[in-house]
Amino acid sequence: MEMSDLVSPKQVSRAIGVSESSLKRWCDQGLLQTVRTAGGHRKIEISEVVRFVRDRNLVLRDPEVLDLPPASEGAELGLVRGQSLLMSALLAGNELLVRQIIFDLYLAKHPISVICDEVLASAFREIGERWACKEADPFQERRGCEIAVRIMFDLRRCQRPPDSSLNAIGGTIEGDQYSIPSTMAELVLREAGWNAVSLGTSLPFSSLARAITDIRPKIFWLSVSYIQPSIDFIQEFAKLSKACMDTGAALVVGGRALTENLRQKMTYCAYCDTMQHLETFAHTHQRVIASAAESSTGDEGIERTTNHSTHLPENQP
Amino acid sequence: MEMSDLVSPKQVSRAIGVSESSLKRWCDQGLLQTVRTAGGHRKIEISEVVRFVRDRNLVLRDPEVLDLPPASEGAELGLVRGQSLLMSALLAGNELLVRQIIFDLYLAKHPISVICDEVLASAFREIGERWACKEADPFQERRGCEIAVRIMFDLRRCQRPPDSSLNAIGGTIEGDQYSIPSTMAELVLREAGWNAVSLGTSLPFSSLARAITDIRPKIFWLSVSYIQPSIDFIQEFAKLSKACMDTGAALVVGGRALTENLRQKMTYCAYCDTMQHLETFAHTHQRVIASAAESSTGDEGIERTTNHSTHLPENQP
DNA sequence: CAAAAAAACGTTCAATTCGTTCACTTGATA
DNA sequence: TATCAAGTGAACGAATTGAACGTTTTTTTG
Repeated sequence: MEMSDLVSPKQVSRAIGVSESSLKRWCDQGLLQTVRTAGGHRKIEISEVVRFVRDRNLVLRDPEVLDLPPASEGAELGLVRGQSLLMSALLAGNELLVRQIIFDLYLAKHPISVICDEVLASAFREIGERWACKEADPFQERRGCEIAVRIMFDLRRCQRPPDSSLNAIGGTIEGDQYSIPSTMAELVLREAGWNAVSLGTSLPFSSLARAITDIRPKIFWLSVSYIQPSIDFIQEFAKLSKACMDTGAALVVGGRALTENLRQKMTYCAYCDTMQHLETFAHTHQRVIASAAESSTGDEGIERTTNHSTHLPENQP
Repeated sequence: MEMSDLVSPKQVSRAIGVSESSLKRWCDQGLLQTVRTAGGHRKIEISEVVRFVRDRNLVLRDPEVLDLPPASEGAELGLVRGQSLLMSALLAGNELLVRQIIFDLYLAKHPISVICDEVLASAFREIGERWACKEADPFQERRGCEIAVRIMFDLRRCQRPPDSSLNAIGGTIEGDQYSIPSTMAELVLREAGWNAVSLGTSLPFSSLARAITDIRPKIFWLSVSYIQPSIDFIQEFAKLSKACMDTGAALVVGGRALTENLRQKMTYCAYCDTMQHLETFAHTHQRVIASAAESSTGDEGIERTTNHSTHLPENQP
């Protein structure tokens, strides 16, 4: 019945493998956020433990006390086998197993961007292939998406609260219903310290432009997994590009629907079809902004050259 | 359905995740103001519970919201003002405030179905109206949906793990991208003890039928907020109906796209356009199954008459 | 309306946790 | 080498917690 699963310092100390005294000291030093019962007993949220473990490069020796995955198995099997395990778990709709695998990799200090690219996206790509071969049903893929989005929400709440001054927003265009890439982008940007908020899927271009001028983010991302044949993408995109130029937002695009042919006609700040690319861009752009703020001669110029390239890890029903 | 402002210590203890003993002790120490019945039973006012929770920072540790006057107000003034507060929070994209409001209502022991109907759905209906009047932008509505779905996931994990024998699945049809009603249905059914899993949105009829025969749920729900003009809904729906008949699944339908004209041509087990209707159906159907199992003469018959009716609380972009 | 079922009472008791103190290890410095 | 600062783990009595129990009140049911 507990919304936020709370555990005692003793449980955490056993899970991490340190003495209870040390753990209580860390709590009192503020390294771990705690809540107190009316009688003064400390209670620690599991997500806080996860955050702490990851920050401090610790290992969960006995994760079972926290209802977390047995690190012994998962942490070692790494990304490759994690991907195949994950795919079958997603196909079977086994949310618990999916959560275990993902958290396991997350606790093993793998960056979120890598988990997104090489495990989650990879698993969904393979599911898409199976679906093409009639070996998987659409409902399995959809159910898997629901599960994946939930896990990403769980990961999100393990992150430290973002710096509110670095706003980033994004979403998908009209007719593109695939929410996973945009949710991933939100997660990755938050991991990089941005206050990223996904606006959702299937938004009209006019509304996206409106959001840019209203919210005035430093980064705007656009995930394009599908383009409706009926719309003039290039023309509509140009409006977005202009809105970003006017407000000084960095326009980041990605998605498997953006063919090279299409990209040549677009103006943007960066093309990332991998979450790892997005992450590096987020970090560098952060530094760009910081140094621009330093030299207070308001140089609003944003480089418009960056252009990573690889394949896009998505499938579109 | 007790709509009282007073709750018992046991309820409160379960809500905040401590033992009943501790809670009674705190009451006797004066940390929680209580009133007594003639027979000596403690009764605690809802507002007192919310105050206590917020003072102690027990549930929902949110570092930024330590002092949040609007929310503490919101808890007491119940559903009606909760709805208007919620709407502005959703429009502003203030996820923390939304979470506060919803959880205050949840702590106040309002059933999830009521929160869904009279607060969430109601707020979105009003947002839809504002949008029609050009007072709200689509991106605000979408961002609000994202937030709402996240909160519903949070609520979901507060619930006790469901009885795995009572399976229920559901989703939306091809072209219907509105996920909130289906997510609500999942939440409400889980609250009623069902092992409900939403398959997601925009699923082809064939895939829905496949899911029914594969998973063999006891309940199958279908949320219909939008029907593509290009498909023959009645004919396709008949296949779903048959699949449910064959497998003994109770077919529950809802959604504002189901006009009376349409419904007359459909065969289903129950029509619910309100989550409260769905909840009562879930409970009664649970009893039906239990009694059917008792009289082991496998009576697979399912009544096909139930037919609640009101308006459907959804908006479709 | 009375009987049965469910929920809450008050109490007791073992287990857990608190805060504090203290001995020990480690690494840098005089 | 001796010394100091800092972090760790163990131990202690005092306090808190959660579960058990039999009894009483409230609610449900026939």
